[in-house]
Amino acid sequence: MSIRSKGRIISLAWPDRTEPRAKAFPIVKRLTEDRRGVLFVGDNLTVLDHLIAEKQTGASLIYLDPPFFTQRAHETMPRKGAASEVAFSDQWESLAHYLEAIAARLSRLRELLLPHGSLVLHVDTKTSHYVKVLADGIFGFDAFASEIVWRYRRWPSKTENFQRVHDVLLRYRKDPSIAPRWNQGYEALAASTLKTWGTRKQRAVVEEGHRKRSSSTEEESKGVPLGDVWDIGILAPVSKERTGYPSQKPEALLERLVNVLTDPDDLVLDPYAGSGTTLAVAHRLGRQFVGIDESAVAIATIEKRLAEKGVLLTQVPAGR
Amino acid sequence: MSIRSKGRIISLAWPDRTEPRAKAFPIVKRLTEDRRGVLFVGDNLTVLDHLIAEKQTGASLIYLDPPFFTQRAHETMPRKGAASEVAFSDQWESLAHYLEAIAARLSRLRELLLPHGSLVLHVDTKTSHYVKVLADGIFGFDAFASEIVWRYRRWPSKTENFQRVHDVLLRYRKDPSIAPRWNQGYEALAASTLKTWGTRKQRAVVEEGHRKRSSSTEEESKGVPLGDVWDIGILAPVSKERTGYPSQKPEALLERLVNVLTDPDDLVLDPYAGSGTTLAVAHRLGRQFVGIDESAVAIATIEKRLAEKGVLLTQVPAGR
DNA sequence: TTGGGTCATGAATCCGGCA
DNA sequence: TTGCCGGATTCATGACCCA
Repeated sequence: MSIRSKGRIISLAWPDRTEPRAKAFPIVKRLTEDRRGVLFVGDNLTVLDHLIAEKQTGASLIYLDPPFFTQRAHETMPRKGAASEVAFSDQWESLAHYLEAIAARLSRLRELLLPHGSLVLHVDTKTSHYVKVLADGIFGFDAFASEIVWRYRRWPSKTENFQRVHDVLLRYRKDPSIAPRWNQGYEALAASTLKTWGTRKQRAVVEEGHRKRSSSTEEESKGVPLGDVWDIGILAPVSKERTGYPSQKPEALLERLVNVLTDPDDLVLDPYAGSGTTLAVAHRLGRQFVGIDESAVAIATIEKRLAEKGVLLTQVPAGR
Repeated sequence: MSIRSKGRIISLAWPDRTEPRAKAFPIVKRLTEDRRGVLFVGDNLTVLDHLIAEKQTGASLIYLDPPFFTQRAHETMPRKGAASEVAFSDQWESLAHYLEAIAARLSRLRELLLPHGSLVLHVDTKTSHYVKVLADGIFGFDAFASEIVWRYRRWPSKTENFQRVHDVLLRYRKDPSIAPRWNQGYEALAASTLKTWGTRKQRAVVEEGHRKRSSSTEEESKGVPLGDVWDIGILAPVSKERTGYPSQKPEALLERLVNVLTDPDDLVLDPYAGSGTTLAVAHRLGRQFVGIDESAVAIATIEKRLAEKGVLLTQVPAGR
């Protein structure tokens, strides 16, 4: 199956499509003591071009949680009294400008991905469809691997609509013809299965070419292979994990991605590092990491978060 | 928020876009004895144009489960011995042709929707994104109401990917400025909530402008307002509900949609009636229904299914 | 309670057109 | 003729839900 069949290429189109320009900030680079973690301060477009030019080793996993096109400025939520400040702006002239910005990042990120690597793109349910069509154009329709649904629970609002309780993560592979990094994950068996079969593996019995019956075996089942709908709670407002940075994602979500899609010592890249969840999880699980963010609030949050784990970042000249 | 901001309209584009032509089958119309249910045999494009021309009363709910662009012919699965036959073909020259066909149906269906009505479009996770961009163009970005995730459980396959265990349903409203048909649905409270609070309703307590604590009230909770991720089992292979028609959807799925989005006596329209799940549920819940299908196998399946509920269809001249 | 029967899977294999 | 490529077919699969 190909979207190019019969030469009819389907793409998103809008008038006056332009290439976004990187902000002219200078890049600042910070490095952990063991040199296994890097944090860049600056426009990620500039930094990505810098990384490509420097021919840095590629990443096994790129996770990005870009702004969601909410047309709002997002503020921090400090624990006590302290004034909130703008963490990042998510205001755009138009959806077209937003898509142009995302597309520019994606095409750079693809270059930084190892052949066995995955890119996971966290998107909003209102815009995911536009982003997917765009990303299909950059990675190829066949490089699309999964639409992962992150289902969470939250305080319900009073609206005449089905409560929105999920986000979408799109996974792409750099090269679908190459075996991917893959450490199979499992989740608990369904209640109905447990009732009938217990935790033993079932075995299909085939007679005369037809499936006749199942029987349970001695072997303990590891559970059911991980699906593409993940039930993971959002961070409780009083959770110890909370940094006060808006749009913070739970570590459990990143943990799954890192465990399944990378091996120890692999490199994890997050170009919208935000509160630093990706970096913290990568470090905890023994992976190398590269984070990028242009927001001073984000950088301060990340440094504090990593420092609490005993990881100190020191400034080095960019280009090392 | 609008995709038209600053006059930059984003759309799907492909070369040589054409308007599909309806098949030249004659329409056959069948009517239930109480005249509250109608079944059309023929190309749904022809039938929809016919319905628009006849200025039939509009629908409160349109549900459609079109082919998924699997590029396969789907066959029936008869219970015992009997030979299987092709129920419907899902083979297309290209994704572009597929999208052209869907777009043509959607624009007609929109005309048949009452102002308070909803259209729910069942799509595949590989093509949903293209279809959503297309449908946004027909209904308007602001008419999009929900991306509903139908999560099911099935036999796992051995693949280095997250198992696909969900389908997507896109809900659009005819007119987002008008109050929709809405009968709030509920689901069971989460296990963690039950443990802490039991089944009593919680009430937020606000003091001095700050949220202080919650307290449980006397009132019994109806549960959590229905979200947009639905955990509904697929039909078991040995289920009594099974008709043998491929791609049959569980009645529980349609029940939710019909209960929430329509009132009794409202009209439910399904232009890809298939095994007749929508019609059967609409009838059982006291709604009027219009079904359309071009497959003789589908029509036979529907007539048998309805007959088992004591609903007989008799042929009448089209146009009544 | 126990066991049957399957899957709009996904991988492996086959096959036919083309160079 | 033969080898390659891609589409189409078939084959192994094991947890799920209902009777």
